[in-house]
Amino acid sequence: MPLAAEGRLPAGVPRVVVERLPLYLRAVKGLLAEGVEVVSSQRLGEVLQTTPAQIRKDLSYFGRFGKQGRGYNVTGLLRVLSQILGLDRVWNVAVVGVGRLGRAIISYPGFAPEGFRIVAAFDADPNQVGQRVEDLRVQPMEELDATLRERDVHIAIVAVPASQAQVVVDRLVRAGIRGILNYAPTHLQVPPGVTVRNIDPVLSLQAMTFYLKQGRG
Amino acid sequence: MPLAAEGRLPAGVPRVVVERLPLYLRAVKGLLAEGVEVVSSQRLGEVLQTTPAQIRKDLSYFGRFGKQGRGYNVTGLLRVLSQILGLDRVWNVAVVGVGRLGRAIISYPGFAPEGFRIVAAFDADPNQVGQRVEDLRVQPMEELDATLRERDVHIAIVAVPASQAQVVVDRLVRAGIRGILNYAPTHLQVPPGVTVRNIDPVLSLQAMTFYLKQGRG
DNA sequence: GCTTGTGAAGACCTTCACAGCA
DNA sequence: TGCTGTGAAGGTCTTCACAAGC
Repeated sequence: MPLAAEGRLPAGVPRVVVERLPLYLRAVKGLLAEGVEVVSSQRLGEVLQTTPAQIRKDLSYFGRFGKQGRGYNVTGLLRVLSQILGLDRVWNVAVVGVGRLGRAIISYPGFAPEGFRIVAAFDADPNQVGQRVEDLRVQPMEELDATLRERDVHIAIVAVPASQAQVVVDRLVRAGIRGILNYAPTHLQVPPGVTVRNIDPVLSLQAMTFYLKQGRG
Repeated sequence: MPLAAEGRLPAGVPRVVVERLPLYLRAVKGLLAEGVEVVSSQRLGEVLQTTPAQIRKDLSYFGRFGKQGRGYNVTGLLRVLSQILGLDRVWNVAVVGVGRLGRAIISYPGFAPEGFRIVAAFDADPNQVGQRVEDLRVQPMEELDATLRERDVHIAIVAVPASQAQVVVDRLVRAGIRGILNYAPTHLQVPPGVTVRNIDPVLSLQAMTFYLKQGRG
């Protein structure tokens, strides 16, 4: 299996393809855990409920990782996908807002095994500052810039009320944050070069009810 | 403003359009709160950072809600969007899994104001059963079918470990659930007619790092 | 035999640009 | 004049189908 195109930035990769790569990675990890050593696009497609052609096409944007007549080496594919996604390293993450939601995020055990390490927590509320959440001390917003620099943080998780989200994000962007996972139910504006992803269960439910409504009368 | 096509099921509505309608609804609610009475697709596009043409096209799948030369009546658009999405009613929701995540979901104050009412909580763990979370009693899985029927529940939120998610979902589907909001980091299989939406912050972060990685070396 | 990688075809979605109307 | 609603054009993404290779 050839190496993934090192350092190359494949400009023409469709957004949707990038969205699917983490799903492929998760599936491949699962297969590896089952002891599977080689997987065809056919089989991967069954696991992921998608078409073999789509998987092959998606992977072909980055290189040629399979062997005709056999399929893909699971370990190799795992390594390649990690590398493409930039997951062959640890990413330090800061959480802003340590209310109920922020605390649940900090306590969520799913981040660390995937290489996302929460290394700082901030809150504007003086009553929260100084408290401990897991093994983090809640810091005041004044310490944001210095701490993000010191701890090499490039990703922030925003868990503040919607009304405060934009000012917090402006602050994070000025501090050099380049990726934001936004839990506040509001649309954020960021300059080019900063990536935002939103997590909003209400929006998900609202799109769902459209289809539920069709079902009956 | 004409009424939204009542009862009609617009078969040819693109998925992406349905995904955007909740965003439009949220923006329109915001405008209403600001006292805005009429809004053009131009202005809505600025608020949402999208094009006026896209908004007009999206809405045109469902009817003609605007007035030439003026724009859209905010109150009317709010009502129409609610109706299209099936949000002109209350939806009862059950939560399965009352670990840290499930409890955070039950305590999240964002659902009720949007018409999603959590009316039941279940857990397979006997130690959890009988406990109170907010004003709900945690029930054993044995009571699932009867309770969902009694309380007219059609949507479930799944907050169990990945390893148990599929069996829980099979159970929910058999009990007649038609919409599932899945927080477990795993791909779920459901029969046609059942809608699944996934909330997985790790997948979001993993797609994000692809772009962050491009930024520097 | 089986499976990849990929141009070409087709489906889907977005944007354009303007007729029609307030 | 200003803005909607919409066919048509343009762009993006998915699927097809097959040559190439194990």
